[in-house]
Amino acid sequence: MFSIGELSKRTGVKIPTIRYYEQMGLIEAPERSEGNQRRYSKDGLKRLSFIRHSRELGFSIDNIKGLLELSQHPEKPCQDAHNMAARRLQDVQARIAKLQRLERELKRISECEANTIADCAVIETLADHSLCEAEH
Amino acid sequence: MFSIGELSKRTGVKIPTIRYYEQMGLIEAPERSEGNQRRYSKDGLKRLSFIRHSRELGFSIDNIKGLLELSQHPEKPCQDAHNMAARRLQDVQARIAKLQRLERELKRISECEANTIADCAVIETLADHSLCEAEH
DNA sequence: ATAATCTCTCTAGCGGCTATAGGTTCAAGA
DNA sequence: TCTTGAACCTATAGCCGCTAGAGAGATTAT
Repeated sequence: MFSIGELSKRTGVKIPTIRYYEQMGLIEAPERSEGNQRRYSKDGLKRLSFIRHSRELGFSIDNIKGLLELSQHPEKPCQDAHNMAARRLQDVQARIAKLQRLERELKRISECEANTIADCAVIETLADHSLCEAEH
Repeated sequence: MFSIGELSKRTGVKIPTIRYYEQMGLIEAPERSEGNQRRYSKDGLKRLSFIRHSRELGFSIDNIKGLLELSQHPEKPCQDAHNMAARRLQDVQARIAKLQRLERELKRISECEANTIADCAVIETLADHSLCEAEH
């Protein structure tokens, strides 16, 4: 049995965030001390770790609800979990591609060695999209 | 002189977003028609295009305020603009790196060919961070 | 007993929009 | 000129995933 502060330290999830997850229904309301403070068990710790790791991988709160649901039913098929991971992967790959286009663009305009705004490629490019080398 | 709808079409910025930018002080309040509707000039168009392009490159509203400020003073040195672009580039690169770590992780766990949750690498990995190959 | 530190609930704020409601204005056709 | 329908107006609330603050109560160590 540990306090919310303990749980926070052990999982790296901030206290208000834990309460927020409770509100969102990701973790169930834990037992309370006589003075109404939250008291968590090992199970609570496991569940929060699961959530934290899922968030790190970028799953949404809603996704995580589903994944937690699934994890409670070990006998069921795991197609759903695979689909979620696959969609997540696609999303991540799309974002990487987009950021790489930005990176190229930013690199290009950062090479400017002008001294005044009038000649500065940064400002000039921002003002005129047609100066970009590619779509982004 | 064109309406907000026209401006929206020409820049690809949605109407409520244009009004939002006005509220945020990114674009100045334009003239109005007799019936109180916004009427924009070519200047307004230029400015909004600048903003849109900057947003596409990921600059924050605050950054953009600064960049717009700079763009109004062609005679001034452009060190500030360079710094902003450089910081933005760093940020983008950091995000790419992070997403690439996620990508590797998601790929790895997506390779699971189990049929039930009990054996599923997706769920298992989420539940146990120590199964990850690297930090992320 | 007291002080220091947690913890409680409730509410509001962040960024960058987006959506909705309920009303007004504009432009084109009859 | 009148009518219709699209476009526009303001104001307010909601989205996500937290985070911060106020003001009060609980717990722990000395």
